[in-house]
Amino acid sequence: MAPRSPARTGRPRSAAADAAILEATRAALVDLGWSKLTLGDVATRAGVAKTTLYRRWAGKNELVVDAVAALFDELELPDRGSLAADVEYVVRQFAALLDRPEAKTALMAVVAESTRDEPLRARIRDSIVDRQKRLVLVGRARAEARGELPRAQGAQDAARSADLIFDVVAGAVVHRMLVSGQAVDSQWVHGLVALLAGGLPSAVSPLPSDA
Amino acid sequence: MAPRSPARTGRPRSAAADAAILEATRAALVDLGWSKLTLGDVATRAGVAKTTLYRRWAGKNELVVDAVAALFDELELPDRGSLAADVEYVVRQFAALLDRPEAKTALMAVVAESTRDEPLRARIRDSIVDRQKRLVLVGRARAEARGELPRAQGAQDAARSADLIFDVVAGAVVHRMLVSGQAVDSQWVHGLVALLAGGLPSAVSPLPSDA
DNA sequence: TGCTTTCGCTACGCGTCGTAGCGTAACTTC
DNA sequence: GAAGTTACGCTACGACGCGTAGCGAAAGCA
Repeated sequence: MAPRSPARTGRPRSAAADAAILEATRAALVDLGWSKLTLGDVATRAGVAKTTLYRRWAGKNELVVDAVAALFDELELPDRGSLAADVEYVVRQFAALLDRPEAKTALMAVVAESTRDEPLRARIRDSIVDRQKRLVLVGRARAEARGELPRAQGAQDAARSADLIFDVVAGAVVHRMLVSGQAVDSQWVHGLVALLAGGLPSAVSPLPSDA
Repeated sequence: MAPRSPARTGRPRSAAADAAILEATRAALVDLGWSKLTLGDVATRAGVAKTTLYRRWAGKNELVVDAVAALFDELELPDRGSLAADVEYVVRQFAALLDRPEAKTALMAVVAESTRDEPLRARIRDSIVDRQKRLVLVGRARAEARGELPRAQGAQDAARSADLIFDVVAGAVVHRMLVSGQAVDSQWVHGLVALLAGGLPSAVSPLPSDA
């Protein structure tokens, strides 16, 4: 690969500045939220000149995507023993991430912007969405190995069903927290797991396990 | 009630101006998108003074919510004969709504803003979210009457499961279209309906009805 | 005929944007 | 070590949208 073929001489860009800018962006998101965040303020917080910031990012959208994408590095899916437990784990993990004020205010905003900016959409997909979708693939492979789910017939069907599951699970969590504005508590998570396991009838009448 | 007790004399506000402003807002959303929309431009398009606009709406957020909320007036749920058909109908209807450029760019943006603005969240809930949720209640009541779903035991459980279903269905559609950026086509809708009917196993291995 | 409120218009201070220009710092190559 | 190249900090700038104030005129009530 040739990721850095142009410009191999001269003073290199400061990696410390990159880290400081992204950290300052997250801090500014917490303090000000998306709409009141200004690049001048971020530059001041990071201790760099505003021009330095503009040399590396085209604008607010790209900067915030990169700043928030780092939060998704910690996503993982250890084997919890069953499909239901795996689903519950990943849902709680995603909910905890969305509970952070910097993620809450930024994610929806950049997605909204991406509806009119195809390169931005691609950036979000590469650095955020695909990283989440990987967890679905891992969980589904495990469930197949356990015999909890039938093996997909063909790579195309496998990809389609994975996309569907991803949109349903991630979409439900996002909608619950940001649109309905309610907490992802145990009761809700168990209801969602029941729905995924057995469909609507299972969700409407949950097992009478808890009083 | 006393909705208009203050100010009952003097020149009344022009209802035509209200309609023109909201229509101009939707047109501006189509042309410019959320981020580049300016109130001055909306005022010019509507043929009113900028000050008139500010006398009626506190800012961009509130104006856009009202402008987009009107799109949700046409939502309805005729009896399609079965739970699956009702779900498919409402999903397609919501997807068609989200396909409009003015809705696409505005809905996510105002939801993002609402994470740091509680009154705005309440306005969104009253004028948009609750209007969607009503369809879920209608569809569930019909399914119960048909015997497709067990009757909810207690009003609290009924409300909880309705909220869950709403977040799953609406969240899935929104996530599919705006985050994954893919179309809500027949294949996807049928997969979602299968998942809601029978859970993940049904979604992974769809009925071999189509070649 | 007054009284009250809204309307269109103009003008303003404020803050952010994104860029240009400069001198300096850091690193590579010869 | 010297020359060349690129990044950096700093300052300054025009452009633009924001949200408000003040005015005279218009439209409806008493």
